[in-house]
Amino acid sequence: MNSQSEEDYLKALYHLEMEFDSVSTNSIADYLDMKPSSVTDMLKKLAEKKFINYQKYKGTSLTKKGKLIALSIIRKHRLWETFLVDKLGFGWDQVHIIAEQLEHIKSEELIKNLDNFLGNPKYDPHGDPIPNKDGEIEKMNQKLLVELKASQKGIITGVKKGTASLLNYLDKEKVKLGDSIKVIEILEFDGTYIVEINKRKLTFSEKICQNLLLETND
Amino acid sequence: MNSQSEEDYLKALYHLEMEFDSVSTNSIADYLDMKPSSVTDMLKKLAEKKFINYQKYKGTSLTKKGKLIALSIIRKHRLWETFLVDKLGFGWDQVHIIAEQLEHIKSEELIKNLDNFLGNPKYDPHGDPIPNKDGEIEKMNQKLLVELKASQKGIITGVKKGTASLLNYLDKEKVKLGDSIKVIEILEFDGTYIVEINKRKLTFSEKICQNLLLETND
DNA sequence: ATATTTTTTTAGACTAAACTAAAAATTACA
DNA sequence: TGTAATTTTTAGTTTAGTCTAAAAAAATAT
Repeated sequence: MNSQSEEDYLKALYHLEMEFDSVSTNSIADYLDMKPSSVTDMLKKLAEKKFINYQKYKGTSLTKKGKLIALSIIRKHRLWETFLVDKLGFGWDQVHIIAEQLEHIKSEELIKNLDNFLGNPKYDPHGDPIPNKDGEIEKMNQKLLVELKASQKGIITGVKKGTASLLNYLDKEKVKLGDSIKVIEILEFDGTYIVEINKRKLTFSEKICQNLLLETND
Repeated sequence: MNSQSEEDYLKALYHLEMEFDSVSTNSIADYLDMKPSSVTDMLKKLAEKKFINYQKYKGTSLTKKGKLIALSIIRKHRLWETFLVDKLGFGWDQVHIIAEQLEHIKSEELIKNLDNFLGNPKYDPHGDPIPNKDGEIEKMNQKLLVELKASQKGIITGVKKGTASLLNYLDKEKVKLGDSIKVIEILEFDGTYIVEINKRKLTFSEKICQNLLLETND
């Protein structure tokens, strides 16, 4: 059984590997708000357990084993976030801190049952994909709505950082994450998009289209 | 903020105080499966924080402050157990270990929302009362069905220790914890009870009546 | 190419929460 | 009541995970 701290490091490693192509001791320390010397200690331990590839001064990367654990934590985190928003009525911006705690609860059965209870969701309330029990994560082709041409389709998965208010707007328009969207027409003169969501026609300004994230299948 | 370990001790103290009138270092060690010397260390710490009254060699008791914390942990434990059984479909006998972990999650808001989501239950799946947010616990008049006379009423709150199979039986008969029960008639010659639950007449053997726990209001 | 700066690691210390072994206090009993 | 048994505490050790300060390695710049 891995400690909470080990799990936090593996998760951090995963996120950093996604975002950058090499992961340094300092970047981990920054991410986790710890001192580099503490990170070095933990990296040795994780290497010992074969969760990471690590050579002094040479940076680090997750092994297959380590990545699977990271993904299982992320799965739990995102399922719990979904629970908090869908069932307990939290706002999507309030759930992260609580899910950081819940993700460390140890019980396979619990997660299996929670997943079923939630209806086996594929995306969490922020639009991030939820890995399945084998750690497979839908590799999204994340795009902005503005990148689509007329007649193309996608699934709404989130909004860009710092555009919280857009989510509120979408909510008011009864548009939810996970909804399918299809581009009907793009107006030449101001870049306005006419789209169809849930069989309803909606009009989005160019600004909105630059901040709305979609998953596409091309 | 109190540590998980501190919370475990306070909860143990509460349960031991309920069951026995004086709580010794050894009894705590037994209950928590730890060495007495470890317990002494923690008692000093808890006394320092004014959670317990403690004098060397003289046993210990919870202060008001300590008892409130214990009750808040028990509240969380029982709400989570209710969630696991009512919503996730766990058996009442599978949930304790998971709830031991969940009870330490820190978020007032979470518990408030969970409580509402569950419909503000008053009893957990084992029939134990759930303290309210101020630590008030319904003092039940716990009785066995066999102690009731004809026409008396109660609420089914659980079964006696070691009679797991009875719960299964009740389940099959569509009798749930929290259901109201009324004694219609008691047969002289074998002590069989005819009772009414959910407007249905049911027949319980004397053995069943000796193991079925009720809350009554006398 | 060497000196300076930055990054990373090492060495040693700290804290919380457990432990073992031994000492001290209390309780039990003959 | 005095000795033996039991309970509790003390003293010192361990482990996990953090820290600071200093040393070592790598990267950068003149």
